[in-house]
Amino acid sequence: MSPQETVFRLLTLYFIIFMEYNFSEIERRWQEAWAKGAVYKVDNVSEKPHFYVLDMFPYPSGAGLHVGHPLGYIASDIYSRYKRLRGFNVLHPMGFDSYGLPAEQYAIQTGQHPEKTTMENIAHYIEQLRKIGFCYDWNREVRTCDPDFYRWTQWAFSRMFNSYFDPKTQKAQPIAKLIAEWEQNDPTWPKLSEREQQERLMHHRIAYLADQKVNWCPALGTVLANDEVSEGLSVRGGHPVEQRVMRQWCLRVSVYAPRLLEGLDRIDWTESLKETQRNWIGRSEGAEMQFRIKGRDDAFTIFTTRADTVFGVTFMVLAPESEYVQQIVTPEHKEEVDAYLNRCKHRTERERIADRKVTGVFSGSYAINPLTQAEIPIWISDYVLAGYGTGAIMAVPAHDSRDYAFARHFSLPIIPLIEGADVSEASFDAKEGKMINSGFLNGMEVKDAIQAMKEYITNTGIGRVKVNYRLRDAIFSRQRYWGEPFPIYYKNGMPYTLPDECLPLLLPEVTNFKPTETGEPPLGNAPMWAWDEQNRKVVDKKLIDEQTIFPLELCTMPGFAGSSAYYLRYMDPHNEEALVGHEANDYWRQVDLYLGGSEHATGHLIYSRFWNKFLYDLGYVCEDEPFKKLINQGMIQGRSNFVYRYIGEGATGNLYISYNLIDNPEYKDKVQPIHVNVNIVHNDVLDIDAFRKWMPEFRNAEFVFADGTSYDDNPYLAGPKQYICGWAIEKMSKSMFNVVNPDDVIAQFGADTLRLYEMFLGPLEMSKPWDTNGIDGVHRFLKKFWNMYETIEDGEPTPEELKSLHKLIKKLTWDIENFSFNTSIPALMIAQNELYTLKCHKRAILEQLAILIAPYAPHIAEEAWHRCGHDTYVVDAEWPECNEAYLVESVQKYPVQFNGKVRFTLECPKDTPKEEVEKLVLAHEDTKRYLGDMQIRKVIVVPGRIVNIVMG
RNA sequence: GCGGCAUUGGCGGAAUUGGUAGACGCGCCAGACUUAGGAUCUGGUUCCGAGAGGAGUGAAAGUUCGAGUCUUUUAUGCCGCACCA
Repeated sequence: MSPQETVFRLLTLYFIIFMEYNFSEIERRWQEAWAKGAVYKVDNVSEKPHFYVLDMFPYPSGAGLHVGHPLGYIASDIYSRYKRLRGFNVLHPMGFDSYGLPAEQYAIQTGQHPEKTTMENIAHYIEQLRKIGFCYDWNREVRTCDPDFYRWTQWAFSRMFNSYFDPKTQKAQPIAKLIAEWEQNDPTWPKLSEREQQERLMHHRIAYLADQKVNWCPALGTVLANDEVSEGLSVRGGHPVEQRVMRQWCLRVSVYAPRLLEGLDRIDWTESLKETQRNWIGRSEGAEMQFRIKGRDDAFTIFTTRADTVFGVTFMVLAPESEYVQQIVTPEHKEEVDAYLNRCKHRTERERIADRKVTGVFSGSYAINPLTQAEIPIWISDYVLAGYGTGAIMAVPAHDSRDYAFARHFSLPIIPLIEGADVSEASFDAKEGKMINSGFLNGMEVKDAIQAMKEYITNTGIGRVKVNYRLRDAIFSRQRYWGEPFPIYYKNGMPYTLPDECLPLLLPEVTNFKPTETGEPPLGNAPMWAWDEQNRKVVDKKLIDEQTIFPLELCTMPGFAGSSAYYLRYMDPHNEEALVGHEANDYWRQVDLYLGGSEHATGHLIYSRFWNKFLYDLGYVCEDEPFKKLINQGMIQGRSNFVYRYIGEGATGNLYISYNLIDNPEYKDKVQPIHVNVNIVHNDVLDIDAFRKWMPEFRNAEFVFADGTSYDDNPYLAGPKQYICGWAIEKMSKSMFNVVNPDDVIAQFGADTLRLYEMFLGPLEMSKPWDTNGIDGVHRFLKKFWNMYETIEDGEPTPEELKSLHKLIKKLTWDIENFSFNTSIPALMIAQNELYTLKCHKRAILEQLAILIAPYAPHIAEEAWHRCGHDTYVVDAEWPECNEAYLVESVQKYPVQFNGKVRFTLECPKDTPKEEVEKLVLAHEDTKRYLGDMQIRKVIVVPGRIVNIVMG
């Protein structure tokens, strides 16, 4: 190479580097500029219409973000940026759900304070999020473990403690109102002692203490909520969970069941999510009835949805936990019953679910069927649940499969009540047919019979119509350290709230995060943990005298406490007077769009609706539903890669066979798949060098390559030597080596590519595997997009250029409004291709294009916008309007079908009348050919669409 | 068992109101440039068939001039709930 040539080459190289799409430089530069210019800061005062876009805030785990987390964040970011371009004042905040078990368990294992690890994890998360280029207003960040935040969690709890639910108005009210009412109208009230009064109030408070059968997890040393337990194991950690009765704080969520159900009709959530909540709330309409006990004065109450079947009741069943059991058991049966109860008590929920054998025991007592006056035996069995209905049922074996199984097992009578129902093999559970054996109901349809019976029992006073809900109160105590302390102290064993002005009650320092030796929760280890009522401050617990200094609550609040109202705090995060100021709340009102995973359907999303309705009742917030529209993003699964170790004859354990060869006879069933780190595999081709360096055991790995050879000394001379990996879709997890970190993707391709690619993968709501195989295509698109801005020319755009642009405007506008982000990326690619073909470098087109891509790829858009000569930020531009005039075609193409099969395309001028189109088609030279010797029956012309010739 | 969602090329997916199924991207094939290619560019790529043509959206039936789209039945997968009276 001559010196001249060398210089020329270097210059060319320099030019290429200079002009090349240098994403890391562009992204770093604009991220800094946005931060410096406070570009994403949002004001609560604005002339603009408001819009609130919220992501479910993450728990900052030690593992950092993986590529699945940002999926929803990117979608909401696109929407936020679009709304801002559309002239809205957009609230788009982010924060951290930073109390929780993992940090505490890590603390127990390592002695590191959970606060320290939590803060480090948050810092890592922020750094990762920052690199993706989200338009969050970080000024509004909240952290649930921050005293300035949990002050309001404690405040809300105090409000719940000091409120009751008024059944008449179906609203929460200050408990002072109830006390005032009793003072006026209830002569027994003033006679009660302070303690008795407190006990009575406890039955009405929204936040109350009660002995509860709880899910106790010995391994975690804490109580878990129902949704934190799955199949008898803790969701976090998989430890066994058992039933135990403990005194716990509870939230009276169940009283809100009707409103939680009704509210679903007024919010724009997916049907599946609403259905899940309806299911969870579990409304059933039925009747409550009294069954007298033979030989006694009292009766017990049952709940049934099949009032029509009373004539077929042949026995009664009580739940083992029912309070009636001890009252009705006869001396002869006591021993047997006690043995059964004992067995039930020791069976964990898990065993009960796993074992479906019919079990039960006869109590010795009989009840009287209120309609037939027949004597029916009362049994006890654990297939009846204490927590649902009244814990007692009337059994109708002919028409309920569980009752049927029970009756069969214990040889109890079965009376069919519906004409033609065959109950010799199974019960007839369907609610249809004509009634028989049912006295005055005979001949009626089931539906009418239910109605008639309801009227009958109401009129005769043996029962009443009743709606029942499955939803139970939430247990709100956790025997943990890393959570919000309750603003509660105990005077004579009764709880009292700390004055609001004394909040936050700070989480005390402890040196040991485990339960105390006496089995108290970890806060029992805190020396400074007593309340001085007179001086209104936390003092050493040695000073407790039960006169002025009292013990503080030792439990902390559960994970869902901090996440139940965080969306309100973002509206007004620095307000020191209120959770959210009225002015800020009146402006933002509610979350307009909430994005998150469907796994929160029955936990967080029920609790925060409850919490919000409670605050609404007391007038603290102006909307009774927190989240107007909600979209679930799908999960991102992992895509694992495998290498295949040869284990056949003469195996050294060091030879790996390319995936395409493993079914060959010589290797079939002689290879063992081994997970390989997906980060050293590109398009399913293994990076040999990286593999050998990955782990010591692969250092001397040898290969049979895709072409069947093993020679790899110099791949350049021998042609491409590729080792192809196999693959499988699995959960994204460290052990499968398929975790992809967004930082790595950003380092290799840039944040804009990551954002585009995550959207390009498929519809937002669907789960899909993270498959890096397609990412090159998206990155190539951005490179080509970048090249269009190499030179920028002035001049009038041509009609073709305008058509491309406006087609894109129309498409993207529709896509974003309909959350169809995956289809936007192809639209952008098509526009880029068209404009490239047209060699378009016109400013008028390119600057609009920069705005259009801005929500999706904000960094490249910002750079492009500035290249077009602007010195404002692209987020402050205006979203372009589609001008339909540019999209009008001068010719109309008609696909012409013969009996529904497309044969040719007819071109005719736009707006050719229907009759004219028909004439043109019939005159077309090909028509005769396709018609053959058949007759035309009918010609259908859909203007602007299609022509179909029906022949026969 | 109940409820919800899904099923389209080798792969991810598109088809927005019932109107040319397979857009766009990956991969693959061929070519150009190149010392080289995990770079770039051009063309091709649903299947069967040399071709004309035929088949085709998990399966079966139906409505319709016309169905991936609507209806019914059914299979498979995913998610949620579950002795809920």
